Amino acid sequence: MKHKNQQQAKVTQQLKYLLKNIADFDEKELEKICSCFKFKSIKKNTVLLSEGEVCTEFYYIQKGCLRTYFLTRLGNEKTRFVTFDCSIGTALTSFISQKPSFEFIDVLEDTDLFAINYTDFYNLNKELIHWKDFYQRILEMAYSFQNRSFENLVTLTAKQRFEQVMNTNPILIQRLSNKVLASYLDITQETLSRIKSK
Amino acid sequence: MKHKNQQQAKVTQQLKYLLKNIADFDEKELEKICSCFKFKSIKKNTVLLSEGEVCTEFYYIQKGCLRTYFLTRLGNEKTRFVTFDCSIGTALTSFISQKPSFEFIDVLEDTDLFAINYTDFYNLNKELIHWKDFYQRILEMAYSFQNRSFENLVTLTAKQRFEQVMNTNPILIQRLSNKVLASYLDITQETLSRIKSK
DNA sequence: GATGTTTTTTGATATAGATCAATGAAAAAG
DNA sequence: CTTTTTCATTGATCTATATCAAAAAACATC
Repeated sequence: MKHKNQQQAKVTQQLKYLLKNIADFDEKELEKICSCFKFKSIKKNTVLLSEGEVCTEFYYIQKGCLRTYFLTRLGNEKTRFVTFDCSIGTALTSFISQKPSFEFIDVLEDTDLFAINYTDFYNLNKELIHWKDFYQRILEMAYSFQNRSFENLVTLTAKQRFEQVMNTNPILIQRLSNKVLASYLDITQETLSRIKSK
Repeated sequence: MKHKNQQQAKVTQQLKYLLKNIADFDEKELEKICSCFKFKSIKKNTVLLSEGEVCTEFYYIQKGCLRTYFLTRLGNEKTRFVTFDCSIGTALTSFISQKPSFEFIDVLEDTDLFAINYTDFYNLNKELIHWKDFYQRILEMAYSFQNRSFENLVTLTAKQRFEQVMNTNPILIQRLSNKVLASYLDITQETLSRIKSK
């Protein structure tokens, strides 16, 4: 147990570091915020959120990998967002609205993460002005990222999208299965396989 | 001139109404905010923002129509967002980052609008907690809208996307040219014409 | 209100990437 | 370790939508 506590303390330091990088928190605020985050260790292939459920948690991933995706009518997965070590994520649309999600969240590698629930998140938003700044920054980044993804999807060919990820975010190619990478690039596995083999 | 002032006063009322609907402003705050918005009357087909320019304004459209779009490598327009009467808009990615925009903004009908510049917007964000709430709400809505658009694009056929707009936002079909509507649906004019004729 | 410009319609053809199918490789389960 | 399931590769074919082209309609301009 002592070992585990030490480990969590270290992770809390990393979380504080991330928070401080995004907004101007003081130590007291950081303590308060960290006390809202609960540690969870989750096995590979666990589904954290299914379609139709309300997303009530916001995650800081200490180590591992988490993705959001949705299904088409034909049952094809479309991966929207992948988060690795020392980063944050959730199914934002459902988290914002507290309505049933059309997106899934699953865990692609054994993952250690910290979760804050919606109520605590919302209370921090009422109580701490710096949390408002933090959340504002998160929303701005999420919007801009999505805007860029959309542009890439409609302006680039499958091959160009692959090369774009290769150049800007090669970790996706290294750590994701072809199946997941293909769904992130909005192409089939077969097409990805053909692109890679050239 | 008196006539014009009366008109502007009326529009200010509408702007206040919109603001109050989004965040919990008091009358004093509304006055302060409205004093930052400058009235502009803009002729159809004016380009408000070109690719490469930094977007420094955020708009409330009183009457008329404004859209954001970008160009593909081949010079095809891709419309991302259309705003009509009594609503707000800007090229959000560039406005957020204050970096050169890849999106254009143009005016599709003779338009009366109110503009607030980035500096004033940012100062309000520092000074008024309710403005933070307002901006947070805007970002949440913009993210969720974009998320939904993306889902529609990758899960629906051209025809289904047309029908979806027909059912949820028919004003787009009524007020936009086929050319613009096609670029909003991410199809060619020819394809839209064929869809409509069935 | 005639003339040039831009949009819309319709048809013929092309193509990127999907789907289907079959085989081999890897990972998970027992 | 062996079996089963899932994933990756390769080839053949298909399809939704783009592109090209040319006429008709609508709009803007002199």
